Amino acid sequence: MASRRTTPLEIEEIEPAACTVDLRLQILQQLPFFAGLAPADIVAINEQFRERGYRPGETIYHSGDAGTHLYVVAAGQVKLLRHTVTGQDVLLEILALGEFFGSLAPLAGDVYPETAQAQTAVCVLTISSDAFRDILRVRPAATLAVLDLTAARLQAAQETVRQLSAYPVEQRIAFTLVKLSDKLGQEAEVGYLIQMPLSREDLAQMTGTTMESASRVISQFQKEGLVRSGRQWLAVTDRPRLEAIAGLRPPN
Amino acid sequence: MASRRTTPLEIEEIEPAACTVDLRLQILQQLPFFAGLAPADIVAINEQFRERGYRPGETIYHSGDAGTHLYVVAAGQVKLLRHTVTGQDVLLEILALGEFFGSLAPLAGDVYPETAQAQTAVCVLTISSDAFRDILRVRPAATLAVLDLTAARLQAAQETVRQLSAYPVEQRIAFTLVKLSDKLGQEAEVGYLIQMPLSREDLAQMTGTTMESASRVISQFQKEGLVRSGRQWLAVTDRPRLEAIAGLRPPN
DNA sequence: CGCTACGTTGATCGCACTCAAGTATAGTGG
DNA sequence: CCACTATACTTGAGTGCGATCAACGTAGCG
Repeated sequence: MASRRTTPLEIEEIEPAACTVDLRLQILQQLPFFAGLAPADIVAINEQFRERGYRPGETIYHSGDAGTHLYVVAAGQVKLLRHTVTGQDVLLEILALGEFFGSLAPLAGDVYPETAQAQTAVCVLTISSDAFRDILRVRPAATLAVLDLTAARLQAAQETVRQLSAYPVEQRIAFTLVKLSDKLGQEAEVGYLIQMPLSREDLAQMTGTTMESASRVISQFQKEGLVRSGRQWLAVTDRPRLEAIAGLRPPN
Repeated sequence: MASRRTTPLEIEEIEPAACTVDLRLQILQQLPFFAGLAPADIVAINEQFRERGYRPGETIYHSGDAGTHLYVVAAGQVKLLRHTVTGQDVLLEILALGEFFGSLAPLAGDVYPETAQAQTAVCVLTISSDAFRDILRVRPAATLAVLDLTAARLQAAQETVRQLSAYPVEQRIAFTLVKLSDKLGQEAEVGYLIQMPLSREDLAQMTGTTMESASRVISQFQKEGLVRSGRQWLAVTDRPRLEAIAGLRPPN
């Protein structure tokens, strides 16, 4: 009676074609920081990038590796993690199409402070940090755009600091779910589905708690009809109330 | 037998002369992002800045105010705070000479997400965000320098996220003390003194804990000879062991 | 169809928060 | 110069949120 697959996620197959040269051009010119550049300019920049594919769970670079390259997500999702001495991981960000990560800094001897790992099948475009800086040096508008994106991420990180400092687990998870559904959500039969494999462990690492606590909170949310969830997936079904718990709107 | 004042801090008087035009020029040309500019350029930029003084505890801008200006610390220290619905404040950063804060973004309708407050007597240089962006737009090297500073602050914020997610209060306080002594420490009779009024409350707000817990940890550290401390001041006396507790070196 | 990884739920424990009372410091005014 | 007061700090007792430890379900793949 039940179908073989119950996951509502659309699982993308790894298509080697996803990183063709043609598609690279299209992606690059749609990047927030290269928008508005002349087509010839884009072509020249494109030649400096190389593409690479990763399978789900594969490590793109590891915390402590020499930080020599900058990456742009061309397909799939990438997660950035910091490790702790106790083996616990902290999930800092999940990056989707068009977002960059890696090293901007040219300082020799610098290392990546975080690990980048493919959350799904992933295709990235990569360039050496030096080459990227050379591109920016003669394109002030692009540099300003990168600055704006970095400043926005700083704000987001500081918001996370506030939440970890002051709010209980339930509220932090509600907040994270709202933000994830903004970024990756799409209408589906089960509700507003977060289009990404998302485990209780992932959620725990994003909110500074344990898998067990995350599971209890999600179970509670589900009982109250705020979300629907299964193995590695979650859909928001009552966003207003979730926002209220997250502190994003008055409880009403 | 005891002297009238026991505070080892050098308390700076508010000198209105601290923000004279001459000194402004000197400060501006030493800024990381204006370093290397021609003197005439600096003079032109200087004219776009206005100076302002604040008394200790005074608010420079409040979270939620329209974010129209960028600020540079010319004297004293400024703290950036986020508030919570429960009245608890979270201290994100303490800024010293030459560091910037406020709004880089030009987006109309944007507001400051944090409050900026004078920790000591403070002098700041201020410029409209638009004017600052105009300066950057024609000086790519300066824009890159601002980007590097912002990226470094993002890394620091993400490190704080990791600590709040995974480490106990004692370790977070030890880490914060090490970083503060790096930034503001100077040799003194009592040890390596953090040259800034620093209350237990400040420390608690920096590390996501309560005043009482911070007090207990500092008392413990003092008993073990790691620090010396009094009302609103603290000096590091055993940095290696403090670093070990902070997780910055093997326990040995 | 069985194996593996993910998820759930229960019981217990402990770190840090809360509430509370008391002490010490450093300005202030007499 | 010293009592007075405000504010910072300390310390104790009790509590609770969330971590830990443990056992058991269950989905999905090979």
